[in-house]
Amino acid sequence: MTDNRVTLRDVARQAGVSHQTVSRVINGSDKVRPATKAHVEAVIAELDYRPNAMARSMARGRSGILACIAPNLTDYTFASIIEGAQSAAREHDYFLLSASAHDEAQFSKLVDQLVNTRRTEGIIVINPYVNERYRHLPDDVPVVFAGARPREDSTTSVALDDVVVAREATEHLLSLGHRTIGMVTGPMEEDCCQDRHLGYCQALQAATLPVDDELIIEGDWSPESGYSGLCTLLAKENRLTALFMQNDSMAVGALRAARDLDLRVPEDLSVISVDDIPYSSFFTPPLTTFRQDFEFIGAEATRLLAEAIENPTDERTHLLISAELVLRRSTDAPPATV
Amino acid sequence: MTDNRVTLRDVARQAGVSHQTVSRVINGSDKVRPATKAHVEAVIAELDYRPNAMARSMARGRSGILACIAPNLTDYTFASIIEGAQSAAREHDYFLLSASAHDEAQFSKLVDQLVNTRRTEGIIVINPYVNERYRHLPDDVPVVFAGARPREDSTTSVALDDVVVAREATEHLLSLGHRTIGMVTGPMEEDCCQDRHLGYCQALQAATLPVDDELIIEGDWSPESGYSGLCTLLAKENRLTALFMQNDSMAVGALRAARDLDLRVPEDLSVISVDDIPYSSFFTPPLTTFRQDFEFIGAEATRLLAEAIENPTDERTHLLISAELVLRRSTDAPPATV
DNA sequence: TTTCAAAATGTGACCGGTAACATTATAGCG
DNA sequence: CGCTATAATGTTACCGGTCACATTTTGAAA
Repeated sequence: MTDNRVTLRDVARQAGVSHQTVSRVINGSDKVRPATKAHVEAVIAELDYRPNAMARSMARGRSGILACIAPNLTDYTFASIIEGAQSAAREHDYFLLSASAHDEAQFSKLVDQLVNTRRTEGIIVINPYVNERYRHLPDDVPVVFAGARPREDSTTSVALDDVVVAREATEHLLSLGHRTIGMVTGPMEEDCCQDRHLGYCQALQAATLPVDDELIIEGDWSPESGYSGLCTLLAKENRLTALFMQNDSMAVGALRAARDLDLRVPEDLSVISVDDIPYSSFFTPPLTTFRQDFEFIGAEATRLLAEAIENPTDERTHLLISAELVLRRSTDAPPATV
Repeated sequence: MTDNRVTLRDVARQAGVSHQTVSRVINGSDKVRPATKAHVEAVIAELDYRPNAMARSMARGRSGILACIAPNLTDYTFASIIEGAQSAAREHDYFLLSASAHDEAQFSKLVDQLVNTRRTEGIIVINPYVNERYRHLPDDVPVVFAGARPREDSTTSVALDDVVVAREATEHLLSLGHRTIGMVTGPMEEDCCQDRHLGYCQALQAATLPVDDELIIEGDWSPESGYSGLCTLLAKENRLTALFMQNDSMAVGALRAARDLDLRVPEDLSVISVDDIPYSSFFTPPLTTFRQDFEFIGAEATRLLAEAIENPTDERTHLLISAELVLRRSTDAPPATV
């Protein structure tokens, strides 16, 4: 508890050199004579000296801290992105502060604190279009969107290639022989939902099938909305044999609805979705889904952020990540008679 | 991007007072004449001045940063604790750095960086007894365990009251009429598993039933271990009518095993567990379980940590949190004939 | 009024590093 | 062997706050 921390000047004194020489050594610097360097390093080891990050930040004017803001930290998809971002940050010699903001006001306050007070050097934003968050982005610090592409190319981003994934999911159902394929989307204010919508339409059109708006329901990512989504669809269209759910969570709700309605999955109804959340192989039936590599998305976001910090430019990169089909039990050919 | 940040001395100059007076004002200080204070505040607002946290940290010798270390950030139980800890930290004027360490070496390196370099003021440790982490705890900074009680009273902690919860779970099964109740534990190196084991035994003994070691299997928290746990149990004891799983994850595995073995839950076999993870009401059948308030645990951990920082003492608090039974569909009376 | 303690404000140093520049040591060369 | 270019090291100021103490106001009692 006694704060007898060794400082750079203590090392200098003990080594009989100037503090600047020690500074050079700890920064793996340019021109220090090998002998001096070795000597200083020995003293550093002897005194167990660690440079003080705060002082260094102060002097350099760089905090060495990145931040990641999500609506919450508990959602598996967010948490995985943060996990990836966080470990990548350490590899890039940063620390990552992760914080959750429930609403627009909290978000804006958080950004202000992070940027103006804590002097965070860059920010990763998950879900930037939820409750108008994007309006409160800082303009004096680099920002990267993780898991969402920006409107208008204004922000660097790393996201799933939603169009392609949705197309592939729909094609998978088509290839099994389905012709009446419903979809439950996430909140359409989020661009990824629009992209997945687009991919779904593209696949249908490529198969010269009409896009029927009656077969498309807007959900909110929750299992409950998946449940009610399927109920609504079936009330409108009883020839439905397959369902593309825009995420696993809603798919889980649809699975439950199907069971409650005495529909067997996959015999009567096929269900496919996107994410591959932890228990997706433990639902009944195990879910066929496209696995997103969230940690990779997070790690790439950090990488792009670090690049933007050390080499500011007007260029904005947009990385699209692909997803891998995980075939389980929730999809099959449509029933023979329909 | 232009770093024309306003400093405390800029404010002082503009307000025609000394820098120290501004410092007093921003610290909501003791003795500043109301008129002066108002004037300085006006200038602060006018210039949009924000104190620089790094400089403040430097001068005060306090970083204003807490850290939380978990095996990973994606596990729901860990993530929820972190969520609670993080928002509580902000309320206490700290920021929380959350970091994951997969193994002992990473953990020890992380602690060293956090404490010696970043000057983190306190650390919350989740799962301190996994791969010997507790051996690498810092001794010059307060530590709080979240979700685990310490051995030997040496560390402040906030954790579920495992003994009581396990007893109540077992009692619930007993009250439904079950007499042959199996248990799958988590890794027995973790104290909470031993405590849940104890609670289970207490309940049986209170009902004057013998504790049969054949009915107890050690798992590793994973659904797979729950699956194999149930299989092993049934191979040994076919009169089994109920199962206490030490967490939901393993319970989910057991549910799957039961289905594969053509056992109906709850008609043939009742299953109860602990946690209430996000989709526990969406498994088949919906899981009866004890809900842990993880965010509360995290928030309390932060509170205790903040207290320990501002008022160092040799006293160690140990908070025990209770869990709430969530009755769903996986438990019922045992089959009539057995 | 004068006097003096208390309240309000100002001054200079300091936290522990880094940046920029000054100085000294080393070595290559005529 | 002296001279200079360059490498190595040292000096001083500074980052933006806070701390401890000095100084100036203020106002209530004498």
